[in-house]
Amino acid sequence: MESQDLRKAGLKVTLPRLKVLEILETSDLRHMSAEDVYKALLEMGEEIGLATVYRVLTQFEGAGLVSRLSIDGGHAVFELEDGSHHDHLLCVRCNRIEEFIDDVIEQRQRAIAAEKGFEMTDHSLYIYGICRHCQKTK
Amino acid sequence: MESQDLRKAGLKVTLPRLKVLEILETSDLRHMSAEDVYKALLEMGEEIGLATVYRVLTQFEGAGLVSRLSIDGGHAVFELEDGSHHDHLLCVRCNRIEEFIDDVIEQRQRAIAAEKGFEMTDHSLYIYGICRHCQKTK
DNA sequence: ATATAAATGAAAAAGCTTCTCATTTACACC
DNA sequence: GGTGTAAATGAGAAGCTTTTTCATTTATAT
Ligand SMILES: [Mn+2]
Ligand SMILES: [Mn+2]
Ligand SMILES: [Zn+2]
Ligand SMILES: [Zn+2]
Repeated sequence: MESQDLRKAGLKVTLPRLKVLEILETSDLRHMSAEDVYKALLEMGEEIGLATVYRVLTQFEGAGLVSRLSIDGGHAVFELEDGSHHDHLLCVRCNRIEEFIDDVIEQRQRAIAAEKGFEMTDHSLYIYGICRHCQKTK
Repeated sequence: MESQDLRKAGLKVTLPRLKVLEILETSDLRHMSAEDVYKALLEMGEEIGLATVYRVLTQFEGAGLVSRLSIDGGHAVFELEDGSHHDHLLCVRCNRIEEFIDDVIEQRQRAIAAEKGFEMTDHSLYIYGICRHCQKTK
């Protein structure tokens, strides 16, 4: 019954929106590209256009329902917003994504912005590396 | 006489390479997109193709002569490499870029990678905000 | 000077994302 | 339950940055 979430966000309750939300909620993947969502919809038998998936994800972002990560090298991935900020570790071999929060870093960032006279609006932090799993694989 | 830098990097000494290097060294802008470099070359009277600018910048990156920042939202900017790692603050209004280093953050990043079993290869940190100048402008 | 591997320019292609516009749909109101 | 209207959708075109292709030019070793 997430129609309420959509109404609250000022969005009409439509099938594409409900289905995209459903995919995000039920997929094993916590971080999905628009293409991932699109393919999941097809597998589910829903013929929703890729342009609509992009539109809906962007609207969800605007409504605070999802957040967008802009990964190095072009494409974006989306994840359901749960209110808690966190940053990401990315495996350069297998693209695995792990999450972390570090209060020390968060605090230092605020201090740096203040030092430089910036009114901080956002930040993005990615740690790239080779994950445990891929280190074994050679 | 930076022909030596090119030879050392295993690159032939060509006019496009010398001129791109010259632009990077003499421009007021410390951070330049490929397009910025391309336009600066045109203003200088050098008709060097944009594809060549991209190629040369990418080779310079490989050779460690420049580093590439992948700014949120697509396009990259390049800066001459001076051996010292630093991160960036970006003004969302005027695109001004400021630099900083924070040893506490650097150290926390290494600790987080270790905790998660990642062999860290790189990281990218951008603080977005409104710079001092733009805060006045409203 | 000559040969050859590398570099260049111009245009096409790639890859992701947004836009256009004709058609369909949600929902407020009678 | 119908109706009207603004909003949403689908399909394809277009946009943007960056890379690739390939014919031609150039740097450098001999
Ligand atoms: Mn996440
Ligand atoms: Mn810099
Ligand atoms: Zn991995
Ligand atoms: Zn500014």
